Amino acid sequence: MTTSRQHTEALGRILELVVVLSDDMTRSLAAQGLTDARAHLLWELHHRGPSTQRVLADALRVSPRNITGLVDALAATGFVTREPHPTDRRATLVSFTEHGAAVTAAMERDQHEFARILFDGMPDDRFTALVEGLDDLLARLRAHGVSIDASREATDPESEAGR
Amino acid sequence: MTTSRQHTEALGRILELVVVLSDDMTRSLAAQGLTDARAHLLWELHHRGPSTQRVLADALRVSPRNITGLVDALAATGFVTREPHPTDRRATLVSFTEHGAAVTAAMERDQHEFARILFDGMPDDRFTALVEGLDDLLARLRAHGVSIDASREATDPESEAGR
DNA sequence: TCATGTGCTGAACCACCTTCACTATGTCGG
DNA sequence: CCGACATAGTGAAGGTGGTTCAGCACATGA
Repeated sequence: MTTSRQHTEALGRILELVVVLSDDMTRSLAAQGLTDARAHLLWELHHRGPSTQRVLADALRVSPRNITGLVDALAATGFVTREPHPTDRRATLVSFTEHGAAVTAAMERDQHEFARILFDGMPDDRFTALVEGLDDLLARLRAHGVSIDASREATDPESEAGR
Repeated sequence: MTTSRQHTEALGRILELVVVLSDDMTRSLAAQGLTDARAHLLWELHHRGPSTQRVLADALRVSPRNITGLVDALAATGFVTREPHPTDRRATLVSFTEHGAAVTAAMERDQHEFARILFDGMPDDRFTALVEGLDDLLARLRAHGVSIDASREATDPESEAGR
């Protein structure tokens, strides 16, 4: 039986991993002239293709007003362009410039390289055990009502009843 | 031999865990009237006892100027107090109020409860494998020059030479 | 056509972080 | 003891990321 102390130490390791990973990503993003939020937007755009700001707002879980600002900045620095939506004259379509597409492709390459650093050469049994452990953690979080989507409706006090 | 695709998926799991964990923490902090940065400061204070702002700035890896603002906010909402340093008249000591100490103690209880949710009842072999896997990842990151402290000196182009 | 909903933006605001300049104090060598 | 230099904290100004509210332009359905 594992102890509470071991649990807390394991949580500490996860949090350290969180800090190291996000720091490193922020740094490599900054090297390309991007902030976290702007890179995140580019990433969505990469996976969805040209999108309206509304769609991006939902994807990034952020207010539409904020998307305006991010797109302003990305357009000013030449990563994306705004074009009128072909059928809905209210909406604008955000698309990559060539530069934006190139940078995003580089981001994807970096991601694979990063995964390689983390996992390449790791024994199969350890890799499998690690992934199973992570899935277990995610399942436990979900089982306790902790999930990404909870941030939307968790303001409702009723949803705390199940604790 | 594991594939590049599996690596990328595993990285995705870690990132999801990161998002879920930090979202959940931010939410429970907000419930106590705290933001991430302010809670982080309280946490440091909890582990160090009354500290000068300089010490807190180093601990949080943040400019001293920013500490002034955070302490201002925490003092205004009654979590901490500023007192003159007993021997160094340049410095001020930041200490908990009763309220601040109580809230921080609650944070610590929450952390243990959270670790319990994550790990309690997990089979010993899985728990051990997970911790070993996490340690492996941290070791790989450090081996590739990715570390918490790298954020300080990584602005030096020389240090990139080892890639 | 008229009412209502949707997409985006201006204005105003808060949190967090930075750098630069400045004051007040500590410290150390001559 | 004193001048030179270092250190602790803060004011001012500014960038980024986020919010809400109000308003305009357009879409849509009764």
